[in-house]
Amino acid sequence: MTRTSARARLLDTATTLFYRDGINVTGIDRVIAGAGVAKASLYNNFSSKDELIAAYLEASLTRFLDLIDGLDEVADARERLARFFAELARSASAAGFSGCPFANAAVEVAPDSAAHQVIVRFYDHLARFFSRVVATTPDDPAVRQLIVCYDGAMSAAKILRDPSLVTAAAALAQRIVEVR
Amino acid sequence: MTRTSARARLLDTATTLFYRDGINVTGIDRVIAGAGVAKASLYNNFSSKDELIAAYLEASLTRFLDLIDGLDEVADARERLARFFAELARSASAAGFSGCPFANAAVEVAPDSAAHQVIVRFYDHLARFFSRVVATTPDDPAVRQLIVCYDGAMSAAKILRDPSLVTAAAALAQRIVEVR
DNA sequence: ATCATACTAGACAGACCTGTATAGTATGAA
DNA sequence: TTCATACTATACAGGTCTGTCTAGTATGAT
Repeated sequence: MTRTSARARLLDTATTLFYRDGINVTGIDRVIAGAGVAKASLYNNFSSKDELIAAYLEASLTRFLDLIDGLDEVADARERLARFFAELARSASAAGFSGCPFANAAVEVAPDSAAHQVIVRFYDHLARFFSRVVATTPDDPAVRQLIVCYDGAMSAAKILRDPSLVTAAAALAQRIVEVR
Repeated sequence: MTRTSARARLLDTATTLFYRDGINVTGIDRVIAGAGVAKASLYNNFSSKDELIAAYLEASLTRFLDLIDGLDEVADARERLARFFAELARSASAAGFSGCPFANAAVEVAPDSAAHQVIVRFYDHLARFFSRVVATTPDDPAVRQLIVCYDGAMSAAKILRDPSLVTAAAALAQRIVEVR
């Protein structure tokens, strides 16, 4: 009798370790030890480490989509953007913040891997969210600038361990939607 | 008689491979093979791989400082910023572009490593450069926003393989210095 | 009661990793 | 000529990596 499925615990541990320590320095053995699971259980649920990485990113993408789905309820565009960046600022201030899991993973995985396709899909959703906010097409310069704000905020806040970079980016993002 | 010193060739190869493929997936053996150098020569010049990584970042930092030293000659602030981002756009369009070497390395190296200290120093220089541009202190919100522009531009342009993100960021950066 | 399913435990192969050690070569200065 | 310096070449130790394999256990449905 397992409290939760081996697969769920593996994904949970992989999420913690891949995000916190990095993907390449986190060995399979540490994941299965953290999950309290046998190695065979990992390879019964995932065909390879690459697939586990892709599943980790897929789960992260699902959580992100849940966030923006909730935000799309908000009618006012500026308010929607403000709440989005407020959520980023909140997570950047939380213990264990380590930047954007997709941007981080992009440094570590091969450009042609399954994982990288999930990363690209994330940016596609991000662009579409921003394009709804500014009510234009995803290839509008304003959307690109908002992506720059997101990415820069997460990256810089992580490296310099300074959540105020997110609030600075939030103010910048507001300026993009205001002056249009 | 060596054409160039073993140390120089090692640093050169490490720069190419660490930047292009990533730090953790690039083994020592591939570096010495690329440099055409014996393993002992590596460990005569660098005490460990960590030190080679730090030296790689140090060399990258030196090149960056050369760039902004040249830009500081330019009197007009907007022109200086424009040239800075033009240079980023140029490199983002060049073959082999892979984002900011410091931001990339920050994902792969330990937060307490010698390499990470070089990364922090890079951001310090970046902040000081921007603070000279906008003629304020490095902790001014405008400086933070410019850092966000830099980081976001490099990260997003790399992941999405789209140099136009840099030009979008450049326009955004110009807006920061204009409206003050 | 039988039997598929999902799991645990752990040995193992084969590759790759960093770093050390040994032995020999070329150069250039004193 | 002697000798330090810098280098090449390569074997090796000890570890870690991913992934496979064998063997055994618990559960729950039929």
